[in-house]
Amino acid sequence: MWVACWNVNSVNARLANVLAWLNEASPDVVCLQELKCEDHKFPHEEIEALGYNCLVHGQKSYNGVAILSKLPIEEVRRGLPDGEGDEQARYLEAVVSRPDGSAIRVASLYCPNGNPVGTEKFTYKLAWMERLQAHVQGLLALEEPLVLAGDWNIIPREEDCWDPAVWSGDALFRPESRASWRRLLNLGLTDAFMAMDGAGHTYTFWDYQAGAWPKDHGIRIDHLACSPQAADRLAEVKIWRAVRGNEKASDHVPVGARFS
DNA sequence: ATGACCTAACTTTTAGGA
Repeated sequence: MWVACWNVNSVNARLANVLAWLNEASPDVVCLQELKCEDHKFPHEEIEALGYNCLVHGQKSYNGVAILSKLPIEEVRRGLPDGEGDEQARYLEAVVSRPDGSAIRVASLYCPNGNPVGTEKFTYKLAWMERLQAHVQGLLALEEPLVLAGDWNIIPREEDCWDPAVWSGDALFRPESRASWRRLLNLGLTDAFMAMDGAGHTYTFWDYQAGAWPKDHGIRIDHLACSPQAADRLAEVKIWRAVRGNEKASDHVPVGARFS
């Protein structure tokens, strides 16, 4: 089964692209980020018509995450458990059940950007990663297949961007951000791309500006983090790079992992 | 050449993205 994630940069502005990719790739489970709409404005009918159950955690204008699944969805969690007072829709978790009776827990997450560094935005990013870390510790104790998929807004390595010098002061590449990603992995999670490929200069995002796409000036910030029980079943990873060249493309492309 | 974009919103400019 395929589990994928994609920051669509407005699900309604991107609807034609989303439907086309779902038809082409036909993933079993998809975690979407940056819906940029409230729940009632999510294009439920169009996506359900392709055979997906839609679980939506949106908000007006910004953020918003969803889980699309061809499999039955249960055990839903909206937001991080300590999210009292946090209005930003950045986390959605559910368990999907496979026909063979096995289950996989999936989280769709949209880590804060954090720019500019030195402001409360960067503080919020690091605090959000700490909150996620605390929650994931509890999830790992369940010892079940778990995939945390989404836009992490973190460039893990120098070779995950086209020019480290350009990104050195950016919230996506700051040592504090990269350390928070490493701390999370050190709990026992596996970056699916690193386990199955790991090649440098393999990107998932290209800015709309400055001809970043034609020049291949990208960054790798969309990741699937797998628990040991999920990592043991990793069979393949894929980045749908060509999607970036389509009309009205999102600045991110879909990333997915196949599990046996 | 150090340029160049896109989206939502009570829009005619701003905030946010990365």
